[in-house]
Amino acid sequence: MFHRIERRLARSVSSHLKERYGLDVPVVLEQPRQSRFGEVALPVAFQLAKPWRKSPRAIAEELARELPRIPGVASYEAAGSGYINVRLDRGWYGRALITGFPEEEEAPVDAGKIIVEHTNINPNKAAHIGHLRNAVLGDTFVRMLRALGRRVEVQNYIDNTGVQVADVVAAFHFLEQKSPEEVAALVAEQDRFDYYCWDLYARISAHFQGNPEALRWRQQALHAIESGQGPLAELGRIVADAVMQAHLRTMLRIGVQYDVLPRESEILHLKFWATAFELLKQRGAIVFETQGKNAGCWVMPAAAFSETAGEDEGKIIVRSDGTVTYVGKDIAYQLWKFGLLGKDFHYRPLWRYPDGQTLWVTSDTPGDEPAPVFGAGDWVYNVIDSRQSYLQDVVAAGLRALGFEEQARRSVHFAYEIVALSPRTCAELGIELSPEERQRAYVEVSGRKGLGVKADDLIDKLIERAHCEVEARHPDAPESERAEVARQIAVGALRYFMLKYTRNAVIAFDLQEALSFEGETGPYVQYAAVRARNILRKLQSQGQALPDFAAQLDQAAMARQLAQEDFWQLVLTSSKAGSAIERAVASGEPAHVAKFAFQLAQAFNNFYHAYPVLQEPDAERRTFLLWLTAYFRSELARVLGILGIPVPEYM
RNA sequence: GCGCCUGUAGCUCAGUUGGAUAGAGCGUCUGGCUACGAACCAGAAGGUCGGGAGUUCGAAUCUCUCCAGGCGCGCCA
Repeated sequence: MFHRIERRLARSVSSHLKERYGLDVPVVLEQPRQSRFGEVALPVAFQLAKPWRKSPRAIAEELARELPRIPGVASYEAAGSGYINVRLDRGWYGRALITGFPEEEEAPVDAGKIIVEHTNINPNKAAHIGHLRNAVLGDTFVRMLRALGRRVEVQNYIDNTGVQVADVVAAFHFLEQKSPEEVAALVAEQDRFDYYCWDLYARISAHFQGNPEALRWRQQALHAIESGQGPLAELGRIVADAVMQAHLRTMLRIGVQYDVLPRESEILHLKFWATAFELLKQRGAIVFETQGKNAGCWVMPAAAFSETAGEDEGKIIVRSDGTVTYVGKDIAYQLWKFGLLGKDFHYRPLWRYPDGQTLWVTSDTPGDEPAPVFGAGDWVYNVIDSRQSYLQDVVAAGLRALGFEEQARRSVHFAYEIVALSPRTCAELGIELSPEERQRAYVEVSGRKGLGVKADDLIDKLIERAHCEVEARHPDAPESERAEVARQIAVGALRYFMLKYTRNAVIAFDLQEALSFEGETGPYVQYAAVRARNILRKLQSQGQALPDFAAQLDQAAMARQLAQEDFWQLVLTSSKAGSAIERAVASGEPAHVAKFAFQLAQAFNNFYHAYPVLQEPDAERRTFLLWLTAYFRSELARVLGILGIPVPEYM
């Protein structure tokens, strides 16, 4: 609500300056440092002071007198050395929150399709905390976009034919000497096959370290997987499929769903790369090197993606043995995402999510069920950690070199920093550190070393902790209910933890901190929502219905109640959810929504403590407080929904 | 060597496009529950915004420079 009146105000001031003075300056709106200065501050007088050769204060006073009155604004006043402070009409504003804000003809939001690709875990081992950050960031960004009415498609790329899968295949075949049938049996009987692979991957990585000659196993497995023939290829299918499904289950635990899973095997089989290769050659985006260190390779010249790189620092796209690098395949995939490849996958439904949504996976043969149109986006966001920014630059440069300037501009690397482990947590997990590592603030996780915190382990621990708390507080509640509440609290704790940091902060993961439910945490925010609901529930359990707010709270009543500063501040904060979401989308920073949710929860907890709503003797005030509680609750629930955090029945 | 990122309270981090007296959580200390259930609330202490120079009416924010740390720069992904 607040962002609407802000927009209206900005438009009004801007058109006034234009009509009265012929000025076309951007109007900046600020939040005054202190609430007693009003709700919005305009520093525009400072900008005009120099050209007008007048003091900012004098300009502010002049403008404050002149600015046209608009509904909802009570006053403009010059303040300080030249601010114009704007006060809202509290009664009008409160009433508008009940009856709805008079809509104006807004420019329709760009209806383009946005593709967000996230998660993207190699299907050869269990997911770890780093993957959780990726998925939570991506999923929350998607929820934010959808909340603003944007059309979004969520993709999760499955690299099911890559080196990492080949390594685990080689481990099953050569180290463990297991047949595809035996591994398939293992998948069926193992509770957590992805955990088994986690250890196996660490084992074979160590084996490669000590026995470099064993690396030919990897080559053998890779070739078999690419050709699709023989027991190694069969193993590859079994492993990748089983681990991928484990990942999907893990992500579903924390509320993350996808629309489609594009797989590398189809990129290969459907000759996506061959098509992209032709395109790149035709348009001269890559060149064949006949001499120098890259002789025999197809290379993208460095000038395409870097201003400072030297002549011979091009990026190899096709190796001298004719095989394509990962970046090459990524360019083909990116072209498909924009609908520029001239080819499409076939699709088949893989899952039906509990909410009814269908999850599709690519296929190399036409399926029976008609699939939605995938790909062909107008914007593409790739959620990938910031270490890969160089490669993402190369992918965008590939599009540019093909003449797709606009699509290159609309290829966004949604980068974030890694999740590392705090030394304390390493010690708790029994991870031995070298003396150098112990000196550092954090230690990087490593799949190859099997060093890290598995996603499901963390979720299990969070549920266990939450369950203890719930049991202690609600000993009489049915166990099935408590289990559900514990799960929801765990999701809240995890998702909030992953979102409270801005993207380019390295998270030094600390188990104790992540397991904390106090202070700036998900459960704190959930608790505020539960408290609000408890008030309303208590009312009903006393046999009273919720008042008809629209009938009982007119503008005058709102003005009377909102004259109390505490109430006004809580209403105002509650109404700023839209601003927070818009700001978060504009900056690509989901943390802004998380921080807002926390601040809002804090404001309510403060109010909750100071004003016993149900004990309020004055009838109008009691009705108002109930409305305030209901309004806060629905706004917080909406924001939590965008963060993917459920509101438990009780806590 | 080149490129990108980071440096804000004891610790972990916010800080909108440059705006009024730099914020939060944790930790420390002091208070507050037969309750709309304290996963909470109130209060206190704690800051040369890495150093220096510059631009500006105004700088944590922009520019330059120095210092410290992280990451990237594979015919790996």
